[in-house]
Amino acid sequence: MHLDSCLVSKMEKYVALTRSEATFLADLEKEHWPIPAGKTILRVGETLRDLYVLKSGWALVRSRVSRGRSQILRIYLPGEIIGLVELGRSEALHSLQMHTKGVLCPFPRERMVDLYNSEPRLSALLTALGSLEQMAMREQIFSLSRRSAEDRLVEFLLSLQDRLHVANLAATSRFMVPFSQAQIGDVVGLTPVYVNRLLTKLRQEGRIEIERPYIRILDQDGMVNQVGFRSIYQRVDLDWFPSQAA
Amino acid sequence: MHLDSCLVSKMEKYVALTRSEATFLADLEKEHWPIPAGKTILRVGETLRDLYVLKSGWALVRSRVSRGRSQILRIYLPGEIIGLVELGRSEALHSLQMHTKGVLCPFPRERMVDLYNSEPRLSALLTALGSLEQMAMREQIFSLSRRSAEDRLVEFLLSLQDRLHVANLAATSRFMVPFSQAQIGDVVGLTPVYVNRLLTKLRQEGRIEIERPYIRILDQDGMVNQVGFRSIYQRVDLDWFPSQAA
DNA sequence: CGATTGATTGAGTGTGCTCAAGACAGGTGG
DNA sequence: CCACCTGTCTTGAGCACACTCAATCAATCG
Repeated sequence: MHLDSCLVSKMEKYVALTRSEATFLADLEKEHWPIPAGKTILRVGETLRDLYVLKSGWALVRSRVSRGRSQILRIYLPGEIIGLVELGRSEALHSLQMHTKGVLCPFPRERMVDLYNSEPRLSALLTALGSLEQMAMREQIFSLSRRSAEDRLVEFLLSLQDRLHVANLAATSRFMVPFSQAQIGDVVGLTPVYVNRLLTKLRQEGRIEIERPYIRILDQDGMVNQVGFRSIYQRVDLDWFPSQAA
Repeated sequence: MHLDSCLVSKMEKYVALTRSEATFLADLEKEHWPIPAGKTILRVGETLRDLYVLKSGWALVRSRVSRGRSQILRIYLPGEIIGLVELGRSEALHSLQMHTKGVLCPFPRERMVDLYNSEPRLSALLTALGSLEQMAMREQIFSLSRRSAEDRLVEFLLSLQDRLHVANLAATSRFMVPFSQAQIGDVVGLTPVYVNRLLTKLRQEGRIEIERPYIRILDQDGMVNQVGFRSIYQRVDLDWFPSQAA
């Protein structure tokens, strides 16, 4: 199966798709919509009419501002579906914007109806992937409330590296972190000043190497050990759902 | 439709169920399994073979301990399905325990296959409810990283009240909070001592009333305003999924 | 009854924040 | 080519919110 669909290739990493399933997914990427960096897709209170496949570029979900800063709640990478979380409510609680320039492939909510009606196994796969996200969010909640600032920063680097790895976007220990230090602070819940102090400290200790916008992790084992990092997105267990003949 | 099923009555609050859907859900509660308070259902690393309908009592998801305390990641109330988040992975990342005594109704994972195969609209409803949970978790992430301790505590009280309201478990402004102050700290990410100081402060300011295990909110408007609280679980928008004839 | 668990209060501390100033790079217009 | 932006990184000094440690009190239970 070799369709030009980042969604299909992402899903195929998790399970073998039937012909029908693959064409259904590939079909979602029919329409292409190039977006400039920084463009806001959805504001708080608005309705997200369509869903999107993020074909290229990075997208961000942000909270409203509080004490002068907003929180980055979710980083979307190429191959992911945007808008699933907004399915349950018509007014958005959080805003959505492109972080880099990229391409969105919009498809109407009604396609989800078709999905549930005709592709039960794909529906279950989406649910299972959603459950992985919830696990990741639980880890983030744990991290924010129980970890030191340094541990939070280390975990951010490790989990971003891990996600880029799964998405085939990181070669080895070096990967792209297209964020200013202030934005990193918006992810891990720290001030720009303190992010800088911690990054400087990690660099001086020889644990990371910074060549913007790239970061290389030099002390992988030590860092994994320090925060007890566990990869979440590496694979999904869908063994409880019997695979169907094509 | 009046079956003795807390799951059905919960779902009926969101959408009108067909006969087939209601019986499917009610069927999940066939088996009853009474559990004592404090009993651990699932340990980190173990596999959750069955899913459960929580028929009565409260259940908790906890993280591993860090710096002497663990984080409460999720509070399950009667009528909710336990184990959906664990569907995507065989080894649990977080532990699960009964907080009060209660009754679990176990059903095997394979019933989820039947659900997806024969009840597409119910599957979509579960997905939509899962999306509400993700919204709530995003709010919690925002809360933990950007709010003051007092605001976090206030938001915890408001959101618990709101959830109990939706579940018909809170009459008015007074509702049950069956947690020690240390456990409240485990939810909002504070130490027991500081939870005590804040609760005392709120009480002295005449904004809440404490009669363990109940709390009454006296300054509802002020508190809602203080943290910008927005109810998440009041309703679900499933208008994009056409209702089927029974 | 002690024993245990939870609430309460005091005193002192530290992690991460605030405020502020300066360095540096890239981009723009004159 | 320079002057002048603006955004980002960097570093210093001081501060405060929430934590730690500790002791006392109240309530429940075996």
